[in-house]
Amino acid sequence: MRTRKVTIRDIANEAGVSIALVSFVMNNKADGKEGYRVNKETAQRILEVANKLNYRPNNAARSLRSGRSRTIGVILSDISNKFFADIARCIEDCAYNYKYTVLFGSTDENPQKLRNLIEVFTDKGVDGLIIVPCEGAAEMIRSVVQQQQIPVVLLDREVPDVEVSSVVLNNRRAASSLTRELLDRGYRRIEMISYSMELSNIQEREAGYLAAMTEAGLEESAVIHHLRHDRMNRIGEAVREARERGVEAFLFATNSLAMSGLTAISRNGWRVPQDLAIACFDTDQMFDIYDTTTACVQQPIERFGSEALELLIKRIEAKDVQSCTRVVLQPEIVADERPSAIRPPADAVR
Amino acid sequence: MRTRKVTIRDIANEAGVSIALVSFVMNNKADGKEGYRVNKETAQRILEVANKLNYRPNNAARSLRSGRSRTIGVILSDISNKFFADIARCIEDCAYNYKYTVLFGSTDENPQKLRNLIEVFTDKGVDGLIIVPCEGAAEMIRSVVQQQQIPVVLLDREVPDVEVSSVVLNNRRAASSLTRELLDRGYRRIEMISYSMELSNIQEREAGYLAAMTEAGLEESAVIHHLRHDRMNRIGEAVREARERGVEAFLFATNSLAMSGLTAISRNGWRVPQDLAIACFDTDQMFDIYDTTTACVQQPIERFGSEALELLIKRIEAKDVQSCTRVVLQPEIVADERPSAIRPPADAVR
DNA sequence: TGAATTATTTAAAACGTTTTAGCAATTCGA
DNA sequence: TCGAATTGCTAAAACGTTTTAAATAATTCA
Repeated sequence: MRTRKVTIRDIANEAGVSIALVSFVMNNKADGKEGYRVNKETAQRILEVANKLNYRPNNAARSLRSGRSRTIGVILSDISNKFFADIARCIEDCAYNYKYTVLFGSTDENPQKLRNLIEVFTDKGVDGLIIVPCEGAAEMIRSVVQQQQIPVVLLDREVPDVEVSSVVLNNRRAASSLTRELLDRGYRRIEMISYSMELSNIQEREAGYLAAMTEAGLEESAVIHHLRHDRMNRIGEAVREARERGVEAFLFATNSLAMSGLTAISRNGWRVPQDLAIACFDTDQMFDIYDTTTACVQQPIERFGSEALELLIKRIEAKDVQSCTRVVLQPEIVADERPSAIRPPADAVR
Repeated sequence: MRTRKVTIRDIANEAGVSIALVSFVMNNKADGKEGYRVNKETAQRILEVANKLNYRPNNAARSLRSGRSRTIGVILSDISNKFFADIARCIEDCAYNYKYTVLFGSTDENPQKLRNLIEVFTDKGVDGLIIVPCEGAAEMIRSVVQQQQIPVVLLDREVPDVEVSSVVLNNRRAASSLTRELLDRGYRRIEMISYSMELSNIQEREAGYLAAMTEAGLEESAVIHHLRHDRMNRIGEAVREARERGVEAFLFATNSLAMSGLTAISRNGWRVPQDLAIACFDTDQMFDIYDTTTACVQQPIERFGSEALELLIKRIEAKDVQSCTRVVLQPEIVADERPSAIRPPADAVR
């Protein structure tokens, strides 16, 4: 026997007041700050009645009337990827503290999917969006920001020529530090394995690598392998070919490249770090177990999430249109030890 | 200059019809099946006008009036855990095809968080819930199902004495197959590393292990290590102690246990499979690279997601209260090869 | 004391849909 | 040819809030 939902009208009747008063009290607007005033005792009584009846406000009605949903949309590359999953988790937790709920979506680096997600989420009436832009996203982002006027924060990557806030790693510095770390250990023939993509983070990482190599006077031996970004990329061949040319160390532009690269290395019977050194972005429990990496960048994942969320909420709740903020997070280089021991294992039973 | 949102009233005016007609057409109810009839040409005209004005329905108004939100809630242990992230991803994709959007939440196996999430999601007006129940969830699930009358599908684990649909692995069979796989290879001293938890999946896995050992006449040498489920669990000690007693193989009850176990094994300088054999649940790219597992269970992750979602939607959209369905997925044992090669790498740039 | 303030409270109008009930006009069946 | 059925459409009532504008009650001021 499903009982009809309790509404503010029920509370108003029970407490002998008008629904407006109930609304004021429910929204903590009874303090007089916004021009509304409610008698202390009345407010108390209303709260008690609401509690007694176990009142739960109707969100649909609320957003219909107010135009705000207390929901934000988060568009990532792929929620099943560890890096993004960690960020998603962090955003989820932060949002909870601000009483916002979050919708997640994955683009698979496909601009068409991004377009869909933006549409679905704005149709759902999100108050703002956190977006990891894929290639070809610039135009859409511009349209959302300028025409639809929806607050947006970019994450992990940026797009040129759009006035929008963002939270990114100092990718250039991270890559050059990693390269220097390898150079400091005496490796000279260092090659980078990267994707052929124009994403800002990739571009910056390549630039950082080149800068460090140049600084060391090794620009002519710098090599960047640009792999296609799909599951057909021939990373195995790239690794083998480079090794046969006598490469001493690899710098992997992303974590997934490092994983596949390590697989390729292992299948060829080469050992790390005895035969080859590697440096990469993000840590993984795998690296921990076998002590394979020479150096890696530890990205401040929690800050990616919390900064982006706070930037967004500040923007949503600000009355005046404020200027954009660009948050650049500093990389932490972890070398010569078991990196992922720093991050405790997750809580889930798996 | 933000332009006011286009409503069905605008369309009605422009097309010279009533808003009701627009509504019928927009909901594809114009086919007469439900008693509504609209002239073909009129319908066409309405669609054209809607298109011209770039009409987007207002979800808040829609759910307020209809009581349905086309949103479902998915409550997992931890979205940043690979297994759940994969499932989340699959649910996201399936839901999109049904034009539903999904809210995700993580419990961290904490019943209080589960309670919060159920509250937040039902307040948001979800049409149904997919839940991975943690310990102590039974009472809450019962209340949601029976009192709030919200469609629920349980995932990965079940709870006793509640009439509710579920999608689970045949955990008992999976565990016994894994154990038999080890027995077939001649290992006798096989011990299981598990959590001290009353979750149905864990219980079943333990039962499967015991059954296989008993069947082989080895019940007296069967040992189950029950670790505390937190980051202070002393898996390193358990592994070392067992090894010193001459254990030949470990069966890990979960993937995270296998990862930590392998770390412990590696730190002690033992090699797999030369010194020790291991079998576990779920694969991981890590296992792939170093060829460490002797056997593992490949869970049909896509089916977990898709079956759960379809069950839920069927339930949501059925007018009549139908009986509960229990879907038991069959495990696939992967042995003697590189298991994760089966799953292609993800698409995200990482 | 009466006017001016200030403190409470309320009626009613949105917000944008869905859906019920029913009205005309047309077609049908005999 | 006349009632009955069918077709095409509409007016209006929800749905549960927020918020405006204004009414009423209590207090202060001079």
